[in-house]
Amino acid sequence: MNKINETDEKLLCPIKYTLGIVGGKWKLPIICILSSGEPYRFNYIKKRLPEITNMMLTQSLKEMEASGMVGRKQFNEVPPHVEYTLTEKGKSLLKPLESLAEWGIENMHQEADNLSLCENCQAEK
Amino acid sequence: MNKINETDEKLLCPIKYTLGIVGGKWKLPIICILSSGEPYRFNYIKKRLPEITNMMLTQSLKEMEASGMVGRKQFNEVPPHVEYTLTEKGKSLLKPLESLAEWGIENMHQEADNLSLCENCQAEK
DNA sequence: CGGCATCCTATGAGATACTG
DNA sequence: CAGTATCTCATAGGATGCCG
Repeated sequence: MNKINETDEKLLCPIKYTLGIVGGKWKLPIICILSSGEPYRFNYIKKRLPEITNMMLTQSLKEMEASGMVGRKQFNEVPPHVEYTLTEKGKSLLKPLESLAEWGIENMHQEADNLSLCENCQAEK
Repeated sequence: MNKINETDEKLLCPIKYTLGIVGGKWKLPIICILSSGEPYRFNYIKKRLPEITNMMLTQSLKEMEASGMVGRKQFNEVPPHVEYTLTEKGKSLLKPLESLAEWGIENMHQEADNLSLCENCQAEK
């Protein structure tokens, strides 16, 4: 009944889907680590994210596996050995994420206090 | 000390900045409404988002005004009349958002149950 | 009409300890 | 090594009512 709604719903809805996939505190950090394309083990990822708990890492990886973003390969050895990689679907999100990052880089350095968000990285305009 | 961190931090950090700007439950919906380029009044936006409360709308608009995404124009009449628009900075985020939306459209219809996310829109591949 | 103050609640996330 | 099971807690978000 409200024609004017259609355009923005068609924009919003897929965005919500996408952010649902990578939402939460840890999924983007994990994707960024896996973005190299290499398969990494559970404890390696954990070392790269010193603040994450086993529980949050497990949960994030599991949800991303369920949504097809991350592949899990289990080696039946003792001790256990599991590797995680980005799937093709996961890799395909990197481009859109990069365009978000580009926008961020162009805008975040305009106000000085945003630099504080960025202790670890030296992203430059 | 950990060279391998640099690349993903440089990707992650601006993304976090960007999502900080449009994060939360209502900012993206508001941006999508304002994406038409037209200035809209408080109560018009509210009608387009039937579930939002005055408080959340006020707060979201205020934060987006503070971050330079939204412009506020107040007409000193009785009764009060206020118009909100996307600033240039706000408009410049639309392209990156569209690339996120594109990815969403390409992926959300592959699994049938994601359709339920999308009651209002008929986004098609 | 547009906005604010107060109070309240639900959910996401952390701490801790244990296991195949 | 790679998880899981509880418990607790903080914060984003919601309900309600008042105001210039």
